[in-house]
Amino acid sequence: MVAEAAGVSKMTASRVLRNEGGFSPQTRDRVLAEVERLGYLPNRIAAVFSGDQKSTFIGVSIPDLGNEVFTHVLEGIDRKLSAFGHQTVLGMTQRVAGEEEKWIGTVLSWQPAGLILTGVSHAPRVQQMLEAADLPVVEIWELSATPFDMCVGLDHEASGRAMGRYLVSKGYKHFGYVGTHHDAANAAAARLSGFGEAVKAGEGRLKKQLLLNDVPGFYTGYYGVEQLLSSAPETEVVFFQNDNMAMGAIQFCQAKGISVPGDLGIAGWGELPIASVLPYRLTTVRVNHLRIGQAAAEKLLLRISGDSVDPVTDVGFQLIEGETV
Amino acid sequence: MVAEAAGVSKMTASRVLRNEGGFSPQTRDRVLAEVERLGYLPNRIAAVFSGDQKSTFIGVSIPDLGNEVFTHVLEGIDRKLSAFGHQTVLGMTQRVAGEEEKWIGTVLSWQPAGLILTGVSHAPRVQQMLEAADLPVVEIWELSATPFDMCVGLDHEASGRAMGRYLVSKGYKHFGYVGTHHDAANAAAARLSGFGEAVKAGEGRLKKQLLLNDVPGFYTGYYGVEQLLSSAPETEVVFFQNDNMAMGAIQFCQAKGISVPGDLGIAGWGELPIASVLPYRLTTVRVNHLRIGQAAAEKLLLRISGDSVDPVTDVGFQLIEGETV
DNA sequence: TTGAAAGCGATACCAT
DNA sequence: ATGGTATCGCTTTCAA
Repeated sequence: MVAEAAGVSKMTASRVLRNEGGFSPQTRDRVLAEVERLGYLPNRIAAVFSGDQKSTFIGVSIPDLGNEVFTHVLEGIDRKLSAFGHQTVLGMTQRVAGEEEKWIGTVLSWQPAGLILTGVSHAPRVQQMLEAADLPVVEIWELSATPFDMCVGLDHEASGRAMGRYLVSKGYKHFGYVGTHHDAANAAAARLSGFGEAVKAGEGRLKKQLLLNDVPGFYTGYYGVEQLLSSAPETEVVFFQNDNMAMGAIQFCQAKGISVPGDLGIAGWGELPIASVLPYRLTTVRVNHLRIGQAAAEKLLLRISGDSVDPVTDVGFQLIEGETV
Repeated sequence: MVAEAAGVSKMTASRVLRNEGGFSPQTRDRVLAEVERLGYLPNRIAAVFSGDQKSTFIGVSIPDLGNEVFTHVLEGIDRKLSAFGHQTVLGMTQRVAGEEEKWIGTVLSWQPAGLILTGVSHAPRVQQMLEAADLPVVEIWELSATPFDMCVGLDHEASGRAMGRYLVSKGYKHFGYVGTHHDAANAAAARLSGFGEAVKAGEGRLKKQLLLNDVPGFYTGYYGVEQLLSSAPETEVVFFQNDNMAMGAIQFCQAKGISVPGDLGIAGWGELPIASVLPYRLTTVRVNHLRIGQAAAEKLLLRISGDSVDPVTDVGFQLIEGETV
């Protein structure tokens, strides 16, 4: 350690650096002066290694950053974590099956203080690794009654059901859904499931469910609704996987002279900022994405500092009764 | 090391784990079997510490994730890095001045293999720390003729100038600009500067430059253009800080019955996906955000593996002559 | 092909 | 208030 060139033992220097007491003010000043002079930076790798501690890293896995909702979640996480001296180690995994498992192995080898994982379904090996690693884990986005450890999210199926019921209550009979195709059971699938259930219970018909092999963006909504209408022109209202897709659909309708909601009702999900510029309010489901991230980070930090934590947080959702249905 | 319960020394096990040769196939199989059985995960912290190596972390600082362009940059970075066994350690710094310096200190203490920093202006202490740390650094977004180490970005001033010239060539005389306020000299300021220069050279008048204290999003564009028009109604065309703001402005015009480009011309910057749903093409500047991230990661990886690297990459830009001016 | 020993930079523990 | 010593898990070096 360079700072003991200041005439003290490395132990004393270490104590000063960590400000844990047990040194005189003079010593302190002498050490800090040398630190400053030499531009000394502590080696946290060595510290973690030494103390058999965990690092201050938090591994955060999200499907991808292209999806705007997850950037908000991530921002919520990182803001909170960095305020408490932790670092986010990113993992964009869900693009390829099996990536999560690989990523978790890597990130665990860095002795992270905790993990935040998107989704509640993981490979069996992942479960094993997590158990063996014995660290705080928060699963986010979807809700699970039996989380691996902790969980922050919302009941996607209920949100779809709520939207279905609402649309039924508006008198619609012929429903459509446009989303994108996902490999596994996931949140969007749960929404569709709840939606379909409510439609059925309301004696409506979910005539057309379009699952496109594309990303859930504006353009996908644009051509998705076009495709849906051409094959099921009797559709009265369409529920979209997210607001981006709904916005694309609205633009399509505008371009084609289809009046919304007169000719076609449109509902989104997620309440993304883009919808705020419409001259009318988009019917959608509000979810506080940032709050999911913050709550997840908070839970993790509490657990790391040894507090007891309520394992499951339901951040809920709110149906926005807009003017597009 | 647990795996030497397989009857070999830890050295042999270590060699097998790193697959560096110097062991028999039988030994190999025996060790790997134990690794599997015990669910052994290597401790990379110890490895880095031991070898006096760098870690595989790459520190990536970006202003914030709310700004869509940086999420694309980040995605480009992380895709490339993770494909080569590196991990992104996130730093959202620019919200507060001085945060970058603090963050760099922290991240350097983890012995990262390299850094990617947004922007080319850094505090003097940051410069010192980077020099002392002696690691590859890529500055992104803005271009610098004299980067600290390496640099990937584009000439923002030139892009503003190009837009200015183009609008002048379309016969406009009264120009406006709407952006957001930033504390330091930055990319958007450079664009405005180039824009103003071109307008002046074209004998136009940049009557109104609106710098709002807000985030550069849809809604900011919406009320920004409203504010600009009320104080400078003679404005014929407005250049916005980004496409999101331009989109907000277009929605405003639509709501108020202002025809675009008949009554007012609108130009954006950055070519964000949202504009793709307009029934006409937005006049804007195309920048390949993803490519900036990828190129930065590539440069870093090349340098890390000891190759010589061209220090500066200009990813350029392309003026999109749309239908909104 | 294998192993024994030193050491990386910090901290915990025990002494002074 | 201060310092000596062992130690963390792994890699490097040297020897067998």
